[in-house]
Amino acid sequence: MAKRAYAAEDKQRRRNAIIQAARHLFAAGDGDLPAVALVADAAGLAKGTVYLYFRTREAIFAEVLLEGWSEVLADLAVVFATGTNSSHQVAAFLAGFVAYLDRHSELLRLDALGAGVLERNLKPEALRRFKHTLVERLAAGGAVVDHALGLAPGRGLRLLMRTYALTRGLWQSIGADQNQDSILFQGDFKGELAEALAEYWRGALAAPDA
Amino acid sequence: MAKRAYAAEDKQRRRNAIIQAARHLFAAGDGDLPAVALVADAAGLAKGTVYLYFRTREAIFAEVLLEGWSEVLADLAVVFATGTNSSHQVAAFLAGFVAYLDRHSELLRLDALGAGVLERNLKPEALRRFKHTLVERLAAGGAVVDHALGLAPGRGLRLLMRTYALTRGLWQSIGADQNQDSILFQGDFKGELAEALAEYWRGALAAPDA
Amino acid sequence: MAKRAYAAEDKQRRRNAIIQAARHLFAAGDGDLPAVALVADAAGLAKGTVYLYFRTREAIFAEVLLEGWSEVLADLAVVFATGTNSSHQVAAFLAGFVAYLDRHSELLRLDALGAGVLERNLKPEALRRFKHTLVERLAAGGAVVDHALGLAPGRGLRLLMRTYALTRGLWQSIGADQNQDSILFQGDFKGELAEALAEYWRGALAAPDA
Amino acid sequence: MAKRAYAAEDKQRRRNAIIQAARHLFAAGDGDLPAVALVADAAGLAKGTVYLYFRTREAIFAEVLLEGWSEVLADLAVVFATGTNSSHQVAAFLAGFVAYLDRHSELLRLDALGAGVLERNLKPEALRRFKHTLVERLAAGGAVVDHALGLAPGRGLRLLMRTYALTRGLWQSIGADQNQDSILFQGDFKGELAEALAEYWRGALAAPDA
DNA sequence: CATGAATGAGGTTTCATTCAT
DNA sequence: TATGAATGAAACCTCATTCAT
Repeated sequence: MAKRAYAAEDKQRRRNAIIQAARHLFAAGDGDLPAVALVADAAGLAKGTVYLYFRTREAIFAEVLLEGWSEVLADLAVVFATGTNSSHQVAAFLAGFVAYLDRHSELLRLDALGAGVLERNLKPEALRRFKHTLVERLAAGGAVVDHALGLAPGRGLRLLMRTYALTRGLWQSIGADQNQDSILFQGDFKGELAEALAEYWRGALAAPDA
Repeated sequence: MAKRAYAAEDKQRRRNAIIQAARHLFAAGDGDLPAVALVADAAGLAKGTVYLYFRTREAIFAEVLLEGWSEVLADLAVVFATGTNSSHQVAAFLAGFVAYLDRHSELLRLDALGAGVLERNLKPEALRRFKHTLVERLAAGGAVVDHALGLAPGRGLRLLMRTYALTRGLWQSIGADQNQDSILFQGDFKGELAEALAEYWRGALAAPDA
Repeated sequence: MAKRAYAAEDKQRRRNAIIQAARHLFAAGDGDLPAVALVADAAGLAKGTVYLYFRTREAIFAEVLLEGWSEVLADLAVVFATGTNSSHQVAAFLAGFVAYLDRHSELLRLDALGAGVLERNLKPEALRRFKHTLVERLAAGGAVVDHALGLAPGRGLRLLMRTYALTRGLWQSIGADQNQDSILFQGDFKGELAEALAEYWRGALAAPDA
Repeated sequence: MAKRAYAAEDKQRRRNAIIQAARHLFAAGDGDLPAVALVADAAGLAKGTVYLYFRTREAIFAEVLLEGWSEVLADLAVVFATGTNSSHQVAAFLAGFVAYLDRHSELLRLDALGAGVLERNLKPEALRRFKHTLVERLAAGGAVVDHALGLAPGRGLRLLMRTYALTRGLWQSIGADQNQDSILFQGDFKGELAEALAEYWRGALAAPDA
């Protein structure tokens, strides 16, 4: 029996342990959401204990996603706080973004599942909370962008949302491919993504309504 | 017992009946892939018969998707064959694209499922065939674009692929939302999509490496 | 794989095989409803196959109950058709009734479960059907009684219903006891039941409103 | 944290609070035994505390039942101590009995559960104790009846036991029915019970061996 | 070709009970 | 005594797919 987490702080730690266990299992796995029993094992807990911290299996993985995307966005502030040349900042952000995802392809794999699985198995209210939190973090990042590039308020959020959309869409179209014999891309998801994002941001910042 | 389809033509007709039944059921349904028994019923066939025409349930819906996206792409040729002003052609294409999807949201709903479900339950070879066919059709459309806009060969395909990616990503992020109380978009998926695509194409066509 | 039951007659046979398997398992068991997997095994079928014949586990056992009580009631007609002396007929019926239940205590055990379990796990509509069928058979028996004893129509049904009620209530109160060290009855459920029923019928038939 | 109950009297009070909470929750509920967590909450205690007073959940509800039936029996003494006319006394007792149950249908609902659930989940020893206590109280009532009606010792106990049996059996057969569209009783459980009990007592008291 | 009966894997979640604090 | 965190058993039913008829 695992040590009991009475203090709020201990509970938070335990909650995190579950999330990390889930993330690692998913990263190592075959693409399905790992069974709760496995997550519990990996976290050194009993199955039932996991359900003290998360209402459903999907809730665990929603948290994994949230954490992943938040991590990406955290770099934003650093990048845009540095230097003053807009196009350099954007380029640096995109480079970092692409590199992060290249290192953490499990995030995109999980995100792709999310579209179909999380959305369908999360209780509506939990789904709402998840989306709300994600938008909130995007909005925070958007504000940084707004400020750095001198955009109208809310504009940065849209840029980031569309960056996110293009990324996940591209991954599902070509990145998820195990068999990199595609006539098109030969597995170079990273390069494709970089190019597509560069094009999008160029267009967005050149826009008359930008 | 349904009449037996001996002639190749009859078989094709029956195959189509199944696809249409599946499409309608999905459009009317709650977002899950309809059970094979339902599709069979709706097509006036027995469950086993469906499996004479499709190896798996997912194969049916892959076909539905293929048909949908092909339909969108078919407009391409018409639009780009008309008029000579590039930016007008692009605008017209995008307008048509967005309008089509607005009329056929089931296509995007199914596409979103596809990301998670089809990819996981289609036999690898069937998945390959599906993607290959889709790319083929995108490539055909891309060739039209290349020619109309005087782009380097293969460039149009990329534009279309990214258009597709941005579209599906955006749908998953904001379009699928039932609860349009989002602080962001208030349910205006159509407008969002139009704006995002316009930005992307502007950037792509302005690109030095375009 | 079990032979396939195409003909309606074969299906009925298979359905019966399931019911019998369930009955025997319950009779031999510890008092819980056997798992469907066990019933299926005992019937030489796969789990899923059982669900082609019954919508829920409880539906199987409702049928077992129905069959048991119907069997008891079937004797009625024979007994009341024989002889002309009312009190002898009644005595003979009660004796047969008690003897049957003594031989088939699993029926009372299952009935006692039924009160709590079936009623709670059967889908409402199935529950209604079950009760309706049971009353129907009681009513048929009641008509026989009415005729034999010259009672007002519907009176026999009431007598039988109360006989049933007294029987199940008595079983639950004293018959179910494994530990027959009761200060009261020392395990003589049979005798207790016989006496109680005799008292009830005597009172009912002596009633001014009989 | 609830105040600690050191004195025996305080403990008894707390024990009672739990029983009352359980009774009210059951009466208000949907027919299932309320979860221990709910009972604890309603009693203003933590889950674990409840287990200081009762070994199992079922033990709580066994106590609720005991209390209910004891209450009914308590009227006995009053009724049979009053007046001298036997048949009036019996009629008065039965009228009071039926009326009490009509006011407290939760008692019969719980009793019906008891048949299946309590008997199966109470530890054998607790079950024995429960039954023993119940019989004890019935016996006390029986003695009153014996004396008032001049019956042989132990006869009153039997009458009460069978009254109890007929009552619970009848409830399970017709009283529990939500859908009072039965062809038989149209929801008049009270009337049915009164009539059945009158018949039984008439027969029992008329019996040659009474 | 068409049918539909048979198969069987698959995994979540609840909640009574225990026991460390 | 009181608390509440941790445990883990338990079994249902669906439905995609197969294959005997």
